[in-house]
Amino acid sequence: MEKENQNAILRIQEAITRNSELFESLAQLYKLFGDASRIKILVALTQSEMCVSEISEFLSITQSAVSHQLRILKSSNLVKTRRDGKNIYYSLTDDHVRTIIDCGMEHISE
Amino acid sequence: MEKENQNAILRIQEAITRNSELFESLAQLYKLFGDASRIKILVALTQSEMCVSEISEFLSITQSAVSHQLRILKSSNLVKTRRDGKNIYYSLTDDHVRTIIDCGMEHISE
DNA sequence: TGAATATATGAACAATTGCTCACATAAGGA
DNA sequence: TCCTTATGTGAGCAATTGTTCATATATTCA
Repeated sequence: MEKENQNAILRIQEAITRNSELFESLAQLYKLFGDASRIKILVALTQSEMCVSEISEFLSITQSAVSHQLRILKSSNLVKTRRDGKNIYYSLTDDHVRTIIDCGMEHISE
Repeated sequence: MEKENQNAILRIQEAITRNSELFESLAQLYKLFGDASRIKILVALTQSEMCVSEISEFLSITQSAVSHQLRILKSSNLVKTRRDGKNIYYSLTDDHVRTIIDCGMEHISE
């Protein structure tokens, strides 16, 4: 009985060690959602595409800071861009972002 | 038409500004999942309760580091504890953690 | 072409983070 | 009671992060 529990623990430990890299990327993904500015950007983009200046209007950070954050989100493939004249419009690459945010919201609202 | 889009953007900006604190806590929640050690701990606990020494066995960090991380997870109410003799067993407080992790995994596996 | 507007980028910096080390606390068994 | 084992805690430190500032690039328009 006690022995079986030990074996179960061993299997779990082994599985996690074996898939270490997978969990590293999972952490890397969640890190993207772990900043207030970035999550507000992502939430905004679940509603509509937006250009940089529109985003920096409601975040209390500079346009430069917004650009930096957008670069991070883009290089992680969470957002994509479309140029229209002088403006560059950002939007979500797929619906996963929306799902992940909803999932967290569920937890927040106990 | 263009005017309508502008109004939509305004409404989104306003909604995000108004709920700023909510998104701060959402970011705070995701920050907990944004570290490889912590997420491995959480994944392990989705499978079985575990004591500190069992956890530090498969993470390549000291027992002290594990304790520090567990304290963070506990003070955020993601995990709870149960003492059995010298050991303290950690487990998930509810199923939200599991759901959130699954949600991220879905994204990882494209 | 030159000015104006929108966005990107690099350097620098303060704040935060995750770890280790040393030590404290708590429980069990001789 | 003393020793051993399991866990918690605080200080200190290197690495990472998010921001600002200054400046570069790109596009439009006169």
